[in-house]
Amino acid sequence: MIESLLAAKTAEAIRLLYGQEIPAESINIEKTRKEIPGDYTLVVFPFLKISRKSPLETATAIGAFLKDEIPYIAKFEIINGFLNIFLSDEFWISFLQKEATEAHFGMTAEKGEVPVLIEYSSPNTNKPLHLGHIRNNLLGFSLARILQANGEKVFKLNLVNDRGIHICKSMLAYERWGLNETPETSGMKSDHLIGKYYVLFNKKFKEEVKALVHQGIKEEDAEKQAPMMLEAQEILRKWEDHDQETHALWQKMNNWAYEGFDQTYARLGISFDKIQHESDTYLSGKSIVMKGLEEGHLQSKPDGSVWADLRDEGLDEKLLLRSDGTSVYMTQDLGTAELRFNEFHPSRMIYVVGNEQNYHFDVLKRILKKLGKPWAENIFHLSYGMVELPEGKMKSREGTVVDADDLMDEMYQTAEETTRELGKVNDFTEEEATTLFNQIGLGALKYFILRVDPRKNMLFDPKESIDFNGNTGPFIQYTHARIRSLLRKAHESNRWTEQEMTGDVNRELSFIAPGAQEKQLLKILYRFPESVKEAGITYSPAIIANYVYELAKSFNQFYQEVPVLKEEKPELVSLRLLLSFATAEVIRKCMNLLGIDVPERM
RNA sequence: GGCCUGGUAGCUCAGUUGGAUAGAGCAACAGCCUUCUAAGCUGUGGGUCGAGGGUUCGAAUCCCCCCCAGGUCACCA
Repeated sequence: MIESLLAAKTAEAIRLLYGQEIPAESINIEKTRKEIPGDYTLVVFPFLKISRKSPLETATAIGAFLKDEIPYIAKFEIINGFLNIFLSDEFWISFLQKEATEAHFGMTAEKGEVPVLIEYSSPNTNKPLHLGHIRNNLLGFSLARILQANGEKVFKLNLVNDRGIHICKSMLAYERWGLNETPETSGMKSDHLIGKYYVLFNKKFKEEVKALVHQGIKEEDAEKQAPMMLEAQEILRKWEDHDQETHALWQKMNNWAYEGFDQTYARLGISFDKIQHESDTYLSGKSIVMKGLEEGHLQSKPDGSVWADLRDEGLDEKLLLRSDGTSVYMTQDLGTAELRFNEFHPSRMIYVVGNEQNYHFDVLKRILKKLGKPWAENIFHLSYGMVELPEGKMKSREGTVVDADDLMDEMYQTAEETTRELGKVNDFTEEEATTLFNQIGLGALKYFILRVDPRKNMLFDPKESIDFNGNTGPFIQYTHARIRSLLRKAHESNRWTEQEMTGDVNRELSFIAPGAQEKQLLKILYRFPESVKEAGITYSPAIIANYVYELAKSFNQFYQEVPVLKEEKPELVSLRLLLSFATAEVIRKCMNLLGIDVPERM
């Protein structure tokens, strides 16, 4: 990286010129602002106290030193206290030829055997996936790819919440009103069938509560006393007692849910390395809690309940075992965390979970530390914001959710309409067209969600969100398709070889000064590896999304203003083809990190 | 009420290890297709970066205080 070289040499300059040691890491080399000529900028104000000279004198001295020491520097200019450094054309040409067109440019090969665990998705089996899950799934999947690109060995986990009172509610409604309906007889997607009964439960339950309230019972109490709630709790007890009939129904309905989820995952294009079920892990936390109690890290109360006391850390007490000895959510997570640690010995465990659970994960870490687990430090909660609709929050009970499958259908339809209107698929086969509509529809959806900083809440307006112009997925896909088309044309006219078409590019360039447009693109391409790194450090696919938009936009400007195949000088044609190729490759890689396909034509 | 996030153009979002005149897209308006894909490009208008104070050569960015919005503080998950 040229920045670190510049920083190191600047430190050296200050040592030799002014006799003061400054760590190179503390020196900030910035990219020169777009409107100002130059490639990199050193702000000299911080050094004035050391140099005891004017900004101009200080910048001149440092600039001269750098230019002598670093052959890549062509010249420098000083504006106020800003030392603007110009890299030579040779530097940029060499970068394009040697690095940017390399197959592994920006990608780090897997470095070790110690995995990073990423848990994401983690659906409940009582209802189909909705928009909130989509954000979760896309973030988790993209993050996995980003960490892989940073050389990490990644293990993707999905912990399915397949037990508990909420599942019993669907089961109860199905038993009572289901008439043995199946996905086949109903013609419904299997997870939607389950969702139907969950909604039905809530509807009937509400009626019961209303009736009780009418009799003069307080709403809070009515909710606890309602016969349906009591019955659902009874089903849960039977389930925990391994009642055969209950388990059979539970199994049957859960399988429907899985079947539906698998279809949705496949369509979304995401996957997991391992699926864990809460029904298998939910008991595992109990033993650590008991051990913690014996060792005096946890406390029991007279009624037999067990608590972690976090009051000295500014938090409250946290229940870990109920008075009847059963475990709560936190207990399960303690157990699951230890199971995972023992199985994988990961360097980090990342949980992709919504920000409404910030407190939960804060407490989880603190309790694990209290229990003497040193690896608690390696737990990271990737806390993402909620997706809001124009009307406000989504509520699954009130049917105000945006269903994942419906949304993908809509995206597909809009993609198809728009694409047909533009006449883009006139010479496509039906199969090719279908693939393209999927790519565009999903590309728009995924990009729309991933370009926003994960931790922020975001607004999803169904009408405005399905846009294919401007800062959108299809815009970037289109840029890629444009370049590929250019390369195909170049191939037809024998200016891009068969071998190069396969991505194996190793072309010697004669030194030609890149123009302003070319240089602008080269500078953005040069930043690709650092963007990947930064996205990995901050766990933020949004960094990649915003980077690739900037790249695509810059390419379109270049494409508009500079001829490639119509250029007369063969050396320039060669340079521009190489630049276009490198851009397409980086676009493809970025989109791949986001889990988005790029078409060859559109 | 305590704790945690966030507040940037009409709308959706970038930019926050302190740097030069705060950027994109959408929406509005005006241009550019006999020339490599117009899902594109160019231009115009639009901002007290929630308010106020402080730190310094320099603050959207750091500190303090206040306002607003969301989340959370269950023997729910």
